[in-house]
Formats: sequence, C-alpha cells, structure tokens
Amino acid sequence: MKIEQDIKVAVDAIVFGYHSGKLYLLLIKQKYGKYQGHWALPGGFVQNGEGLQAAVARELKEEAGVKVNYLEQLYTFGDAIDRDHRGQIISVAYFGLVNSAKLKLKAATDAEDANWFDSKDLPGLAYDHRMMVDKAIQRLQSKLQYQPIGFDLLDREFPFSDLEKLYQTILDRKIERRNFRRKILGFGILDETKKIKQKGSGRPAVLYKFNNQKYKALEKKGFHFEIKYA
Amino acid sequence: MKIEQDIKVAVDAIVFGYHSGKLYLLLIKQKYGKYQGHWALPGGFVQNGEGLQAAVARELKEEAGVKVNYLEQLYTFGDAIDRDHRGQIISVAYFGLVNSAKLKLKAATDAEDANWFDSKDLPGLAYDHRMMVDKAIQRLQSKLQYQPIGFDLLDREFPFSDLEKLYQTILDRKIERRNFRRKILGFGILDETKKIKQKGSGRPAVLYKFNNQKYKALEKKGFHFEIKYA
DNA sequence: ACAAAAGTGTTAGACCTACACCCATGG
DNA sequence: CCATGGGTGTAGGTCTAACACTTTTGT
Repeated sequence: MKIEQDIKVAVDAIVFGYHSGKLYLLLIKQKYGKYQGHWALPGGFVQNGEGLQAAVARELKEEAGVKVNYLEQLYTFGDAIDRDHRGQIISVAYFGLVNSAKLKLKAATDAEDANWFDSKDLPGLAYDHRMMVDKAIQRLQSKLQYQPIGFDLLDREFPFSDLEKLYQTILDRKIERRNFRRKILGFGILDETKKIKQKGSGRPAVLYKFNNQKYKALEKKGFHFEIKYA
Repeated sequence: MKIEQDIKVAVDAIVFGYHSGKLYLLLIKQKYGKYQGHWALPGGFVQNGEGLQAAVARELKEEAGVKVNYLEQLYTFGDAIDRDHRGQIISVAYFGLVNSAKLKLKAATDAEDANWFDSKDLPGLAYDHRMMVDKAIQRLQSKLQYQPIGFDLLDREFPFSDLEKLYQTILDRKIERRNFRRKILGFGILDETKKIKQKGSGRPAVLYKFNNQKYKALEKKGFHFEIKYA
C-alpha cells in the first residue's frame, strides 16, 4: 500500500465476573516497560491477518486463560493521540462477561500475573484503562436494564435471590423483591428446576435456568426485556 | 516501535439529513481505484498525529464541505480482514446528523461528487459500506427513542408536525398525534415561538424550539427522554 | 365553500410502586 | 425454638393506547 501511516491497532478487554454480591474485573500485571508491575487490562496488538474480536479472544486466552461467556465491542479509543507513550496507538475496547463458576475456579488456580479485583476497589491502572473501565461499567449498568445479560454472570442454574442481588450490586440500589420477581417471571424466559439448600441456613430456594430459546422466540415477536425499578 | 503491523486505520462517516418526510444519506463518488464511479461513504485514512474524530471532521469537510450537527462513534469494523481489497484496514465508523437547512443548501449547490440520497433508495455502495449504513439506521432508530436527537435533524424552529413526521419517517410507523404531542410537550424541553404559514394551505402552525439548557438541567435530575408509542 | 393541515380530551386497561408477614430449613 | 433467607398479594397512582371532531388558513 502506498500510504505511510504510523498508527498501530490494539485491543483491550474489560471482563467482568460476579460472585456473592461483588462485581469483579479481570486485570493483568505488566511484565515489562514503563508500567512494569502495574495492573492493566488484558489486551495487546492485533496481529496481521487477525480480526479484532479474534485478537481479543486470543489475548484473553494467552494472558489469563479466560473464555468469556459474552463479548461485545465497547468503544474505540483514539482521540487522544498520546494515550500510549510508545506511539500513536488506537485501542478497540471490548466488554466481556464470564459466569460465576469460571470466576471462582480462576481466582483459585491462577498465578501472580492475572487476577480478579473487586470493581469497587481497583488498583491504579496503566494507560487510560481507568477510563475504559468506567465506560464499561456504565455499559454494563445500562445493558442490564434492557437485555438479559445478567444471566451470563451467574451459574447456569441459580436461585432467584442471586439474580436479585446481582441487580442490586451492579446497579447499586435496592430492588423491591416482589415486583422484581413478578416482572422477570412474567417474561416467561426462565425455567424452574429442582431444589437445593445453599448456604446452610434458611429456606431452600428453587433454582431457575435462563431459557435462551424462549427469549429469542419472544424477541422475534417484538418483545423487549426491560427492568426499570427504583 | 518494535512490532511490525501492516494494518491501516480508516474512518468512515454515515451522515443523515432529513427533509419533507425523507431521510437522506450523504455519499461521495469515488474518483480512483477499484470502485471508481461508485458511491461510497465519506471517509479515508487517519493521518499521523490525528485523532479519530478529528479525522472524520476533516474528511467531511474535504470531501463534501459538510459540518455536522451531531457526531458519535458508531462501530469499528475489523473482523473481516478482507473487507478492503487494498490490504488489512480497520474502519472506525461515525454516525452524524445535519440539520434540515444545511441539507437543502447542499443539495442545491453541490457538484457531482458529493450528494444526498434518499435512504430508502440507495445506489450500490463500495466496500462493506452497506453494512455500515444498516447499522447506522438501526442506531438512529433506537437513539430517536431515548435521546432528543431528532431536533438535530430539523431547523432550529419547527412546527410540531415536522417532528411528528420525522418520527414517522425514521421509525417507519404511524404515530398517534395527540399522545405524541402530549408526551413531548410534557417533558418541558420545547419553547414556543411566534407563528408562520408554511406550505400555503392549511391552518398555520406554532413554531417550537428545542431548549437544550432545560434538557440538560432535567437530565441532571434523573430525567430520561423516552418515546415508545405504537 | 371546500380542501388542507393544526390543534384538542376522555376513558379503559396496563403497568409501576409501595408495603409486611408467613414458610421451610439448619443449628 | 430461634435464626436465616425464601416466598407471596393487594391497592392506589401513573402512564399508555385508542379514539374523531373542530379550528384556521389558502384557493
């Protein structure tokens, strides 16, 4: 190609997990360079012949051994030309979710250089990653209210109270249990299962399962998932 | 920089205008290359030291002399590595709106190589631009329902019926006049003005003006613009 | 006087909100 | 039997949806 362009393309991933009332973010400890020892989002340069989403998936696997449950493009950062000290680099940021089970496993087995952090208590981040995280949290909050992505953060089968707590945690406000339950169950996108006794005490909870087929079918008929609720 | 990356970064703009019940899209006739003579979205390579949004603004000015009223990032296309025959090029697409007055002027004065096309009757487009346009139309339709961007497509002062027709045109469905009017006026973000007789016949209409300050003030108090309506 | 577009109210049903007690289990 | 968390109904208010005729102008 004729044109001379000294701009590089990177991808970064903002990946969330949820467990027991806390929202977690996946971070990687930098091994080299200016930010050595600091925490940063997983990501890196796109390789020749590689698509953007493929690059994200590769980086997540290489750097953290994580396979996401949900992944979508968030935003492309490239207005501040000095956002990276190494040169002009634009970064296509992706937003991902992993489910509860994988999160626990990961947190237990992982070495030093990839870790889950409580999203309310993050360390200082490299580059402009803090901005990316903030944008991702906003996106998560708003998506939660008009798409059924909360289920991607829970186990495949979950007690209803987990869903309720998840909404309360992420949206950072109280939710009225009866109204919330009526609304969600009214959608008809959850299937009931057997029972289980979770945390020792208390009445055992029925487990529910998100039925994606039912959701897709309803969606085609013009149905819109939506949760508002003060 | 050490890494060798043969990926180029381009920007493209999907710019809409509205006039008299039609939604228009800005296109540029290609002068060189494989798609010579075909129509394509305004856009091009980002220059060294230039931010993404700045690049879009520059291309719009250079190629069409257009200054947009509203501009936001739409999506970054870069999963299909062969989307451009010249090599691996990712394109950051932006979504823009110009207001009615500028549109008329443009359509009248412009030469051969930039033109407004009825969005319902577009020519074949170069590259993957058709996909970009479809995505932009979806974005426009959904944004119209939860942000007051319709006003960016109208004159500064407009009869209420224009707003109604705009919604009907873009959302491609009938809107109930009384409900729509009550809803919008109820928000308290429009100011009334004098009168005017538009198209000859019919009762003259009161002109309204969007008051952005009032909107911003309400927004801070937790107000959300929203139009649903069958 | 007629054609054309602007303007205007009411009612039934759906949905949202607020609110407090009983149930099933483990210790 | 007590502590813990799960599960349930109702009533008032607000918002949506559906509906057709009158007003003001130009011709």
